[in-house]
Amino acid sequence: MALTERSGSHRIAIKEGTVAVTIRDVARASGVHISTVSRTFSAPHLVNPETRSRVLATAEQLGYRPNRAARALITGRTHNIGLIVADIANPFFPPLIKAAETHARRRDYHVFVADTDEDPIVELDLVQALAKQVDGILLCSPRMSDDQIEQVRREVPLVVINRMITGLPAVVMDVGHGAREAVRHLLDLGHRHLVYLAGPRGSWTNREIRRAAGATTRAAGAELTVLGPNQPVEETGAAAAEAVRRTCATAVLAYNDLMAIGLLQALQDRGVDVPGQVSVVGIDDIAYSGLVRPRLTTVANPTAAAGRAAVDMLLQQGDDGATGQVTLRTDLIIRNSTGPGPYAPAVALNAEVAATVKE
Amino acid sequence: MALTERSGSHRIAIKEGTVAVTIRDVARASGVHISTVSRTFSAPHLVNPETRSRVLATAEQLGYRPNRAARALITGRTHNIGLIVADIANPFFPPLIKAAETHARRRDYHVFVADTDEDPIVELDLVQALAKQVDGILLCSPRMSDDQIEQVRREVPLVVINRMITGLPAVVMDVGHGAREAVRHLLDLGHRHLVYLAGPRGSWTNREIRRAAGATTRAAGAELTVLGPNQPVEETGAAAAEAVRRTCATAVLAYNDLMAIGLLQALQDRGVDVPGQVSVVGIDDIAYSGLVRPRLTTVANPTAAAGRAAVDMLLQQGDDGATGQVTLRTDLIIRNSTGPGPYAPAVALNAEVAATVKE
DNA sequence: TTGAAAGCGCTAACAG
DNA sequence: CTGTTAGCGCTTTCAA
Repeated sequence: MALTERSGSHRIAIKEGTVAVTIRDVARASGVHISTVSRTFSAPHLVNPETRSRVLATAEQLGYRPNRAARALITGRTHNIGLIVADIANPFFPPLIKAAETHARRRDYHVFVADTDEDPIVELDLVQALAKQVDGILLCSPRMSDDQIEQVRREVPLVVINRMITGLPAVVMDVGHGAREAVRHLLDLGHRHLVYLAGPRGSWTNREIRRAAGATTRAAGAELTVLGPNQPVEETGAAAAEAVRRTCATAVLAYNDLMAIGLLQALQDRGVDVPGQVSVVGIDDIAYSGLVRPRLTTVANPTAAAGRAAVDMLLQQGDDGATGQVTLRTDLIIRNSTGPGPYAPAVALNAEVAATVKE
Repeated sequence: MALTERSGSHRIAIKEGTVAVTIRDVARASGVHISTVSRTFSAPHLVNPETRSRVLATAEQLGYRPNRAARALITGRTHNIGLIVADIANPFFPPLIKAAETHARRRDYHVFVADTDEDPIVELDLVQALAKQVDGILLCSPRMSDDQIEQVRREVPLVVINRMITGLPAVVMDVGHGAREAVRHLLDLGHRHLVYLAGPRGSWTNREIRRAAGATTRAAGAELTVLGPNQPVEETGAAAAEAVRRTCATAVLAYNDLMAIGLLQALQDRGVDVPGQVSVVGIDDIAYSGLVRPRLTTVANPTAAAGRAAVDMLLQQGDDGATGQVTLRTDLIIRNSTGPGPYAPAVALNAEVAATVKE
């Protein structure tokens, strides 16, 4: 580590060819005490306007930026947050990550992003490793047990996304509503026997969808066959094509778009017309969904809004102790993978459906 | 901020109900001086094995974790890195982010991820804001000018991905090679008039592809029409369908998969058979590419490997001053969006091509 | 092998 | 409004 003599004090070239300019340099250059410089940045109203602008000018000129880590050491606020997701590459997450990061930055927070690879042990470890470096953590679709989450929340403020745990601040999407809408759409089209292509076992979302779909079908006197549980990936959707055909159902609601797309294409590959013979509905409205043919009818989950809401909740937690639970609306987006079923009420409805199709 | 009396010293409950256990607590509990605790974690070989295990035990029991920010203040190493991308939601980036994060964590580094939304001003600001908090920054497909990059590299170690700047450590993918392979594949199939559907103006990658495609077609005495520049999104690909048809070309190489997919489906929507009448090749091999029908023939870019390589380069930069430039191999993946052209050498080749098709 | 002391860059009382 | 002082949690000389 190279030492550089300068202005009578020694300073460390922290990284190859990189010199850090500190509050002391600014103080010296502008002829004030370091605390005045400090105030200029963290409590400007306590500083004489003239002094302030002079300090600001020299700071600007020297390229000074307050060291957040040093500041954090004394204030206890790092102005960082952690965002932990199961799989960054899963198309469901990037929009959420993007929205959360942008929103956080607008509020002057930086975001650590980490990927657990669906492993609860990694997840726990990550939360603890990040705890000291952040003001709070956003836990997306956690795989940890409720107990573990309860435990770590004592080490660091938490907001959970996509899971309900009593007493814990959470942001969830109203997938129950979405599932009901989807099922109703299929029933309206004249389908009387549906399949729910289920998601992974421990998923809160999966339970919600299943319950809503079950209740709605039952209320209409129609039939619902549940196929699963399944890993929520394209392959299992494709692999389910055979089983779906065997049920003789004419419409399928899938746990997520990835599975719906897998199914969609496996059906087409074996000569089944979608939506002519079988209608398919997904959930999430990931970017892929509008790209496949036929375009996928799906339930749009407001992932970006969820990211922003979670950031807001986390940052407010400090102010008051309020720990609400937010439920965001979901919406059915009708595209081209759903069509009339065997009991379709003929013309009138078809026209209406055609009119609401979103291109 | 609540104050809690404990063990004769006052400690701050930094966050609602959260107490931080410090090196001092461990020292007191295990009856040694704080510097011994410090050594136990940062220079274990300097500590008596017995003392060490005693300290470790109490630390474990108290749930002590060293505060990285405090450590950074004195060592100058934060053990954090920054990862700046143009758009997290662009399907090209998530695999890279995931790989970089995982790789960095394995080496005990945490990763700040930030999204510039394609804005060079935001990008510059972000680099400077992050500079003090990280040991280095990974700049993916930067939109800043070379001069700006040269300037900020003096504030923080940098590794650039997807751009070559002399004297700056960089990781790039050999898209020239990929483009050559793709064009040769099309020529072999009997196409004599190709289109290059170009990317954005300032892109280094775009220039490389264009040059390689141009040279290869010329050498074969075939024709290449360049359409562009274009924004690298699905919509512009779709919008180009008309122009592509007007050229009477029978094969298209697109700047990226998003554009290729847009084109593919716009062609099909207007009754043009792919690959029957027009062959389409993309670049990147994003996850979507295997999902569309026909599956997209494309050039696979090793984004995950690029992320890992960049992390390695960044972390090595500290050790020696080595600032290499790494070029990663790209590979042509033949799927179903390419087929025989008007000058196809009939049977023999078709059989061979059929055999190499990747399902 | 351990302790004492200084100090990283900064903020936060408290005087003046 | 500004300077003085103490100290956040930790590492790192220097002595013992």
